[in-house]
Amino acid sequence: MKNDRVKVFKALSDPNRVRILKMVLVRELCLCEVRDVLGLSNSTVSKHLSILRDAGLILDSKDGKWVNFRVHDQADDEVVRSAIALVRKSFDDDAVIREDLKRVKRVDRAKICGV
Amino acid sequence: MKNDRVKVFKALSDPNRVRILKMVLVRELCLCEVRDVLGLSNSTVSKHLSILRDAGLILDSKDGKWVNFRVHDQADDEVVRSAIALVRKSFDDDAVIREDLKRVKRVDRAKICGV
DNA sequence: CCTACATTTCGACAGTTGACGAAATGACTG
DNA sequence: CAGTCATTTCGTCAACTGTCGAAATGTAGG
Repeated sequence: MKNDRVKVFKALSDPNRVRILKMVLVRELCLCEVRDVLGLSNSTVSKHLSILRDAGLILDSKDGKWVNFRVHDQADDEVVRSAIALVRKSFDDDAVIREDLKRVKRVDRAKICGV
Repeated sequence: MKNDRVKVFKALSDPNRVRILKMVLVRELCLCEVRDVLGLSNSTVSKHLSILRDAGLILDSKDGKWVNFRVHDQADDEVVRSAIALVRKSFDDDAVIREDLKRVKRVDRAKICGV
């Protein structure tokens, strides 16, 4: 069995990446906003985002100097769609996730980027 | 977010463990039978089984000198149940998985154990 | 084209993982 | 209780992972 077949599980096997996926399930976010909520370095967040993108779980699109990341809602892959559905309905009982989602609602890229 | 919350994804992030889960979805198996199909060492298979057990995906029960491993169908945890459902309906298009499942049907512990 | 700023890539480093064989454990059987 | 055989645990090793800061890339606006 190819390693690629479990890419989605690999992507979700890090707590910070599940946090990111939960966040982009609320709304589109740029790297800065994710970095602000997670409290990790730029490069680390960028890496996590690229792993999630590679697994097919999120999409990105450029908007000027920003890159917006959003959940890949219409994925072809059955495993990807089921995994997103699974994450969507789970983890809301987690204190860290709840705090993240609260902060996502308040966070404003104009204020927190460039810090 | 606690690392434990992603234990299920970690467990499924290795192809050999997905193979094992697919196999025990067919029927209860002992370590020998799994080892025979996967072609890995005893200790490696034992480790994989314990990771799957730790994640709540499989159960084991002693039967004489054998330990039987089976899927944990009535798990309390929502993530575990969804993940099992996901794996159950996926990966059947994979050549390695198909070969594994064929071998599981034929394998006989009386013949292959103690080799 | 120079500057500012968002993002990605690079190089380094500690910690984790998957693999093995060997030794230990546990359970039936003579 | 000694031997056999299924399984687990232990020690080791190479490969992979998550993290960082620094350097590189890309884009908008003066």
